[in-house]
Amino acid sequence: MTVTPGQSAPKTGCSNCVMRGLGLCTVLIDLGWERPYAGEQQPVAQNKTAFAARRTIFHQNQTLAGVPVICEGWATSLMKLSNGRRQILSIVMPGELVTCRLLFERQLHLSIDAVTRGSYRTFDLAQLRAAMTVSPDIFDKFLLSYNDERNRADQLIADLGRRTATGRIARLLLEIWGRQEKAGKIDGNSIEFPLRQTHIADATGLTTVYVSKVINGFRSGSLVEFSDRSLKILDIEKLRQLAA
Amino acid sequence: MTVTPGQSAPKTGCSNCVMRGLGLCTVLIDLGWERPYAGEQQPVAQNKTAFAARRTIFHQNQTLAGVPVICEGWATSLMKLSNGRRQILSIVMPGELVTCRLLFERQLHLSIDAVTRGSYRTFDLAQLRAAMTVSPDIFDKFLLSYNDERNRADQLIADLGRRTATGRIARLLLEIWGRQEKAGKIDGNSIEFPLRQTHIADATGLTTVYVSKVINGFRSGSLVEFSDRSLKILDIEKLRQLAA
DNA sequence: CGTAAAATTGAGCTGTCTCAATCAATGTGG
DNA sequence: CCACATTGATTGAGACAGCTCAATTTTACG
Repeated sequence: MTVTPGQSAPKTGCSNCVMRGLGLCTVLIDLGWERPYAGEQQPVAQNKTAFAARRTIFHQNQTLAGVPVICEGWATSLMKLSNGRRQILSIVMPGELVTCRLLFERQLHLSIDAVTRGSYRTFDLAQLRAAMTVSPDIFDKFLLSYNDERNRADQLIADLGRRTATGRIARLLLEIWGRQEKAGKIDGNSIEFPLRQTHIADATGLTTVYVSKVINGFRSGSLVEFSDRSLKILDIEKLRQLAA
Repeated sequence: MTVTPGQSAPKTGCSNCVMRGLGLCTVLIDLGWERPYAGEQQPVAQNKTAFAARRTIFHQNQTLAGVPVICEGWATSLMKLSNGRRQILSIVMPGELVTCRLLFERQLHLSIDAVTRGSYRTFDLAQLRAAMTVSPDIFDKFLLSYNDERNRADQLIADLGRRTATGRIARLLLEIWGRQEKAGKIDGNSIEFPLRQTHIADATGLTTVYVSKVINGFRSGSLVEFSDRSLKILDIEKLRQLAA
């Protein structure tokens, strides 16, 4: 049996999707794969766990009972090295799995740190896997997400290994821009951007001091503008050139 | 139906494993998951395609008909950037899938370059996926491999972002050492090591010139010894310290 | 409104790169 | 099986991207 969420049953939301019996409708909604029925209530925040800004939500090497999805707020997945340094592996935006790896493994090999305040919900691994077994489409969606994640990781490797500070930062901004765009979250020519320079530094393998200098370069070149936790890209072409 | 290759049918090799009908026995053998039956012939080299050293085997953005497994020889998966630089994402050793991503996606987003001469065999994606559907164990093995790959990618990100040249190189040597160890391929205290300094440079995001200097440092500190495409680790403890 | 977190700025330093030349090894064709 | 051609390794001198340290200012938030 094949179900295409948001296609075969667009009118009724998840109410008659195959996942219903599994209690997984909310997964799809939280993951942004299924819009709630127009007349329906937004899924209640029950089960949701709130987290404060800048807290570590899950610790490196922790074994998790389920698969967490960030519902609101931004987070990062990062590695904390023995030398005390930290490297951000990915930015986790609302509606995303913390790592797709957790679909196939219970142990977290990295740390999840909150950027902003927010909330997450944890889904049962067995149920998710059952869902994948039942519906090839669900399965494919998860695998696509996994491949996506992997793609970004590979990009990041190339960036860190072979690109200059300017290029790395430009690419980070563009990556986030692109993801927001894909999610239809562009407002005029600006997006929500709650990352602080510390995060940019940890994501690009640079120092906060140097990040500040590069970004001020961008600003004085009228490429970007930051204000109130949002980012406006003024000259996306030039930024793309720097990111090339 | 559950089959555990190499456990439930260890005596007969793959001859009565569930994959037989699918013609996939050789996959398991080539992947090192199944030993051929003692009395059996080694799987014939038919279907194998040879490649020369230093050649690009598959090109970035190529769409592949199947999933290639390296049978003999070493290769690298790498990204070639627009600025002409190259970054190695992973070292592919004999018996490994070129990338697990290809299990779920036909397009190659990176380039596969040979290190040594060798050969590969390509498996049909549909068949592999059928195999995964039939046997949860096969499925799990592939997913474990995928997670493994992912793990190394994450490590690499942390290395490139937050570790010094010495640390990166030490870790690369130890990673390869560890993988050979796992495969039971340690001979005395040395392993096969066909990588040239160019590869080490491209894998660690450094310059060949600097790699040479660091490695000579290791040599004069009596940590390692290179000879005839093999690596001997003389002081693994000290090397681990450098890699910390 | 006060305190903690974040950003900025400047001066000086260093790990790694570039360039360039030389030497060693490896492979190839005759 | 040798000689040449290619690829890889080494070495040194100089340059610079990005770092450290440290002080100051600005912003965020309970």
